[in-house]
Amino acid sequence: MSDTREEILNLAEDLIRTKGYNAFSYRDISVPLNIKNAAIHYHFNSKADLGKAIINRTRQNLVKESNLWKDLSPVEQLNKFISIYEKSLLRNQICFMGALGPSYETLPEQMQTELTLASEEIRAYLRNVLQRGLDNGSFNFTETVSEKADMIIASLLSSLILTRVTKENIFLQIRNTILKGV
Amino acid sequence: MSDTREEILNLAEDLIRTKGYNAFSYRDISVPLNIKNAAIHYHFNSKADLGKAIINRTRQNLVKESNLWKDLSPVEQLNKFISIYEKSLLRNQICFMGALGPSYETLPEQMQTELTLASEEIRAYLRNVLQRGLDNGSFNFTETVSEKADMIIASLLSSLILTRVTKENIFLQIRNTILKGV
DNA sequence: TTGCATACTTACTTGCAAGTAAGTATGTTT
DNA sequence: AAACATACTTACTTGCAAGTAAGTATGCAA
Repeated sequence: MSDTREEILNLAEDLIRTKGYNAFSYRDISVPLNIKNAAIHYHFNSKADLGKAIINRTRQNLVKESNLWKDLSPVEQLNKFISIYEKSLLRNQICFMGALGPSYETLPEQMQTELTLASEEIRAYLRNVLQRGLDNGSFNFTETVSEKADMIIASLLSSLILTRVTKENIFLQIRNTILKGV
Repeated sequence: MSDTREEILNLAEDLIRTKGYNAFSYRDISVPLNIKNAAIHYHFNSKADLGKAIINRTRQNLVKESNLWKDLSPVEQLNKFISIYEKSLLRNQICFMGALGPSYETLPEQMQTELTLASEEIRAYLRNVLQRGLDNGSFNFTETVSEKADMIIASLLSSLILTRVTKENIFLQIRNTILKGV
C-alpha cells in the first residue's frame, strides 16, 4: 500500500471523527497532503469507497488488537477496550460509531453495511469479555451480559460527544461509573 | 408566528434529527412545503439562524414540559424524561444532542453556544430529579447524582443511534437497564 | 528500446449549495 | 386613495462539491 493511500485514509478518518462524513471534502485532504483531488480518486473511486475503507480498516484493527489482548484478564481487557475511547479523546476525536451513526440514513449503502457489521463485532467482543469476567468471578453485575455490554458501549460513545458539547470531561466520569458497575 | 415559519422549523428539525445539520439543504425544506428557497431566507436570515432557532425551541420545550411535570414523583419524572427519547425513536429520529453533538466542530458559533446551554439545562434537570428521588427514598443508587445523570443521558443518547445502526431495539434494553439501576 | 504499469497532474464538467436583490400580491393603516 | 408592512416569488450570483478524461513522469520488464 502506497504512503499516499495510507495518508489519505489517516486524514479522512480524522476528518470523519472530528467533523463527520458529510462535512469534509476532498479539498480537506488534498490541500494538507499537497496532492490534487484527482489523486484521491486514483486511490478510491468514490467518497463512498473511501468511507467504506476507513470503517473496514477500523474493523480489522479491533480484530488485531483484541488478538494481542487475548491472554489478558477480563478486567485488563475491559480497560484496554475503554482505553480505545480515551485515545480518541486525547486526539479530540469521537469514536467512528459516534461520528457515522447519527448520519446513518445519509450514508451510501456500502458504508451502512460495513458500519452495522462493525457494531456487531464490537458488541460481540465486549459480551465475550464480560461473560468471562462473570465466569471467573472478577465481575459481578446483575444485568444480563448483553445489557451490560450495550450500556458500556452506549455510554462510552456518548461520553466523547458530550465531552465536546459540555466542555467537561464526561468521559472520565463515565469511565469511573462503568468500572464501579462491573 | 406564521404557519410557514413553524412548518419550516418542524421540517428542519426532523431533517437534522434524521440526516444531520450538514446533510440537509433548503431544497429539502422548500420542495415538500411547496415554497421557494428565498421564502426560507425571509423567515431565517441564514441556515445558522434556522439551526439556532431549532435548538432554542427545544430548550424552551424542556422548560415547558418539566413545568407540567413538576408535581409528579421523581420516578414518574424519570419516566417522562425517558419517554422523550422514546418519542424520538417512534418517529425514527435521534435526539437533537445526538444529531448535533458529533458535528459540533462544524457548527456556527451561535449554534454551538445554544447547544452547550441546552446540555447544561438537561443535565441540571435530571440531576434535580435524581437528587429528590434519593432524598425521598424512591431511588437508591451508589454513584453520585452527577455521575448517574450523565450516565443516563449518555446511554439514552447512544441508544437511539445504536438502534439505527444495529437494527435491534437498543433503546428498550437501555431503558430497562436504567430503571433497574436507580 | 520498446512497452507497460503505477502514480499521479491538468483541465474540465455538472450540479447543487447558500444567499441576495428586486419585484409582486394582499391586506392594513392613515 | 395613498402609503406601508407582510409574506412571499423570480431571477440571479458565487462558490464549492464530486467526479472524469486525457495527458505525463518514473521505473521496471521483456
